[in-house]
Amino acid sequence: MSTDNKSLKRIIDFRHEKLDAIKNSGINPFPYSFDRTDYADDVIKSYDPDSDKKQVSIAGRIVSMRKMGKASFTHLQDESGKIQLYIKRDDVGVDVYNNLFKNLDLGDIIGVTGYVFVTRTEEISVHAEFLTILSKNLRPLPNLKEKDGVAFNEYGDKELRYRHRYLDFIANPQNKIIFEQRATIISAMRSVLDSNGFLEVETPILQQIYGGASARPFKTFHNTLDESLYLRIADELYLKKLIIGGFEKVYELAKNFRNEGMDRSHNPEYTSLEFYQAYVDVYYMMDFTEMLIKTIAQKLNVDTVEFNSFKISLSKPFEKKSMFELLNNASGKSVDTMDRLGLYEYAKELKLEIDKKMNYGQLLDAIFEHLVEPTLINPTFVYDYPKAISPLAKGKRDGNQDIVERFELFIGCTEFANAFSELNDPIDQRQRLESQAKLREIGDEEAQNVDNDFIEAMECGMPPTGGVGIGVDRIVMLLTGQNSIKDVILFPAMRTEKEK
RNA sequence: GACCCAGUAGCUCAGUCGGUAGAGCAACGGCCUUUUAAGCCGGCGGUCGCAGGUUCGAUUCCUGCCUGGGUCACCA
Repeated sequence: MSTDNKSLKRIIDFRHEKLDAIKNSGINPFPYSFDRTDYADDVIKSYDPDSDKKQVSIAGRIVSMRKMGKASFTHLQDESGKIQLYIKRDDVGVDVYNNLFKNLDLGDIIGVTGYVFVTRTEEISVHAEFLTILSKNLRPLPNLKEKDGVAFNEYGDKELRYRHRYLDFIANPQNKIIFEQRATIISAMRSVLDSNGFLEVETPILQQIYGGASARPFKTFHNTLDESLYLRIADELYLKKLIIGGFEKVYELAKNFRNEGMDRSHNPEYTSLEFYQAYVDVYYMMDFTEMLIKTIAQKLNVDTVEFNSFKISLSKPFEKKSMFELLNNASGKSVDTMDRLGLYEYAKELKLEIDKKMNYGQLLDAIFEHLVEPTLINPTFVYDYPKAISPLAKGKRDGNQDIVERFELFIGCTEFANAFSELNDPIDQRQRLESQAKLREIGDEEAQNVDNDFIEAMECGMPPTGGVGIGVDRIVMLLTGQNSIKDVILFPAMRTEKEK
């Protein structure tokens, strides 16, 4: 009963034999460095027919091989791109050609020194004069055959690409661009915040009481403390403690962890940007958020994006609409005058999945999601949210008991940001969290906890504050035109692969 | 969590209206000193995702499960 893959095992065996052959000829197949001075792409771009035979030294992975007995062509791939090598026995030496080159495989990493020339078929190439191995490949790579940048056997299986991301980047180097852009986006976020006087901070990921959002957590255990800890679902409460402590502008690029469903816009660990500023309100933050997103888009030279099959302009002014204005328009009814029972009846009329326990805010939210969200294609700040679903936001300044100062930013029918005029009245805050706790008691697993530490901090005096949370992965999706969060996360969460 | 689709060689795929499978690439041997999806010749490589059921016989039909993708629900 053998579960060996004979074909694969045989290929690997041959590679080991070649590795041994290289070692036996006195060459270290895994040396320590190589004096690389040139990149493939630069060599091609800077080629000058008048200064033929320019000396270059390049290093990279062998991605194609055409052996013709005593001379061969291969393509070398480095970070910048690909370049063809011409390796002639009489020029690299009979020993190197027979003992080293003949034992090289697709996927090996080599270093080459030689001169630039143009082949008969007019491809700028490097004529090798010195060849060395830098690392041996022992496992076959995906099929890398391509012509004019188009793969013939595309390595496109998503499961394989995500599980073996390195193979994805070797076979589909263009996919690296998304992650270069991701880095640019995050760097631009930092740059905007830093230059506006925000301090970047780091707050605990392991927390005794999780809070700051409505979500189910991951639970873990600390042996020495002998207590259960949670992986944070948000960093909000800690950042507010810093505002209380006198840091007036803070931000954190935080990995959050939520024990919920996974789909094309949710990964169990994801990156959020939260920033808080003392003495401003949610409306100030609205303008700041718009500026932040537009600045990032400009940095990427993105003006119009295609997202969720919508074409969206990011340079025009973002719209600002109140939730009720949108609801009344979409429904043709006066949703703003409905009470809880009225909303309940209307939700039933719309055939929404609701249950009798839902409060005013939850019903309003359900109706909003159904009627309005699908219409929010152009960037739109939606403000005036129900208090019942916003336990950390300050009540509206006009005295309306059911509404808080909060906005969410929607682009392409997807939520990108969530912000409040932060609640800074500790008495009100305790009541709000206590009513959340009651929801937990009747089975709402996502309702928030009473965090006495947080309330105690607020009792020491918290300035009026504006706070914003932005889904970084989603921003990357938007700006790079990706429709799956897995395509903007290097190593997305996957179920453990069964033993084969 | 619900529904739909997919899983065949290392990779990309075909195929079998039920009689245990083919191709290209890769890999292996041979020829080839400007090729480029190099070419030519030769020989390999698979318990057809897993487990049951029906059947004389299952990779194919049925059921369950696993993994992934997609849609929906919840959330960011």
